[in-house]
Amino acid sequence: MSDRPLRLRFAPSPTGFFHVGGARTALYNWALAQREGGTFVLRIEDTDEARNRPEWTHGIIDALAWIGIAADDPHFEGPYFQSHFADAHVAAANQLFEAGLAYYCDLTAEQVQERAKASGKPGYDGYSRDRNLEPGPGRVLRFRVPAGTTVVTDLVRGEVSFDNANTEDFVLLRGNATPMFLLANVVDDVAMRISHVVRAEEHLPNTPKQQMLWEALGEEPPAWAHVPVLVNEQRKKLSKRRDKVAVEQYRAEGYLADAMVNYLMTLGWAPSGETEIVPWSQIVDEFRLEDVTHSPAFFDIKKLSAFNGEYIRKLGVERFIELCAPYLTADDVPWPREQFNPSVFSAMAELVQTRVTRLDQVVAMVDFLFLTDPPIDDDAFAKAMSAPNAIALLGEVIGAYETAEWDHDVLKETLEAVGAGHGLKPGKAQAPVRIAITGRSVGPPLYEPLVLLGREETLRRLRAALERGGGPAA
RNA sequence: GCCCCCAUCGUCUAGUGGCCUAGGACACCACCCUUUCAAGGUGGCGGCACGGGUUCGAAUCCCGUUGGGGGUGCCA
Repeated sequence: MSDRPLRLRFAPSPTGFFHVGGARTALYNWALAQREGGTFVLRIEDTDEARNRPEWTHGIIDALAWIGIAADDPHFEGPYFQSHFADAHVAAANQLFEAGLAYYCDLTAEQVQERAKASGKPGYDGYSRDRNLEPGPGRVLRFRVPAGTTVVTDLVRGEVSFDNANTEDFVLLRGNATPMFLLANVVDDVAMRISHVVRAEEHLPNTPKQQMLWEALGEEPPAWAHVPVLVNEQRKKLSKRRDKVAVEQYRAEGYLADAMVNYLMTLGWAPSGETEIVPWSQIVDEFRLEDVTHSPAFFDIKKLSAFNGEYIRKLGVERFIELCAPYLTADDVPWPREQFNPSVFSAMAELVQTRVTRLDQVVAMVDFLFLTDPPIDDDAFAKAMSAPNAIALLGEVIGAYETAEWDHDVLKETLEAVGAGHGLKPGKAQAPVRIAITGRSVGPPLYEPLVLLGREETLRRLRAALERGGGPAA
């Protein structure tokens, strides 16, 4: 730790989407920067030219903004691009070479491997340490790892010591003279006066190397903090291949940013008090690296959804309607787009709100209101219609609804009275009507939709169901 | 193989030697409420990996075992 001004950095490499693990790391950095009046530096590590596209950077900035890390916030600095500092990386490498702290080696990667295999010791064996090679094409610059022990002081893990004998003379500059990650990362952190490096645990094994680099460059190393990785159900690090890790995807499915942020923060840490659902302001007040757990955390979509459901329910109904709009007017809605009626949805919104845990679920919740003939779940239909008296009941309901006052309570009482006539409780009585109207056996409450659909449409669907169920044409 | 990290209910966690008969949340189960489904309410199930120490006292400290994870690139 040092007395330097608090400067944290988040340094993702652009890969086309924003990883939830990266989001959590960014949030940890952000919470600290906000409370301590520090600076959050965004640096895009785009040195791997093979995978690097400008639009991916926009994706990262956009995703960060979504979780509340806004580029126009005074605590935010950047983005910087690592590729722009290549000269500085090479200059630092030269400095190390001139000082005798690094040396060139002409062994190819294959040769290094062969030697390792032959000797039985893994890694590079220091073959060119004392050969005094000059720079040249194909020659890599390697760091001369000193003897001794490197002790990394980590804010979440305490002191971790590494025997330098286990650290090979790692590569600083490739054979084509371009800088490697370890070097570039340190040189940039030095240049940007980074005081705290808060990143995922997978970087812990790199840390002794980077700390040696800081020292070789004549700098006091930053405070380190390695937070546990996020894992899947198999307890493996979340991977792009097997797991759903893209923040953008969760966003598209209708997870609320606040819910995502809150949930992410509870992975490896917990706010005080009996509830985990807390506002960001409380998180900022309470979050401390020293309190971060030491073991990996399972990213549980079920729990995320529970958080999301809670956040959705807390929304004012107007806000809920607003947030649902994109899903209801998307290109892939199941109904003919011109049949969508916003005021009908608004009338239903409150009933829908307690029944979804993701915004994209609202579509299936109200589709029957905008579909001329909602698809009917065959099994559910068969089951509802095979109940004793179901057909008779449907016929009677049709008769009653032909003249009944078109009012929620009247509709309810009428249907229940017909049901009672057949010895059916309200729950049973509404089943055939529900399937006739919505095509499903479950859904939002029944009578509000009936009112919205109107007498004519309600009767049309009821008659169609009666016919389909084999009853007399009514 | 080697290096490093880690270990409390199924999961995320609270716990920093006595407030622990181990608390909360998600999930699950039951009941209540109820026009289905939710939501809400009440209750329940369920854990300190194991073995040794240290101590009057250990989930908390130490050692070992076992089990997990991460790293081991001229990737980042």
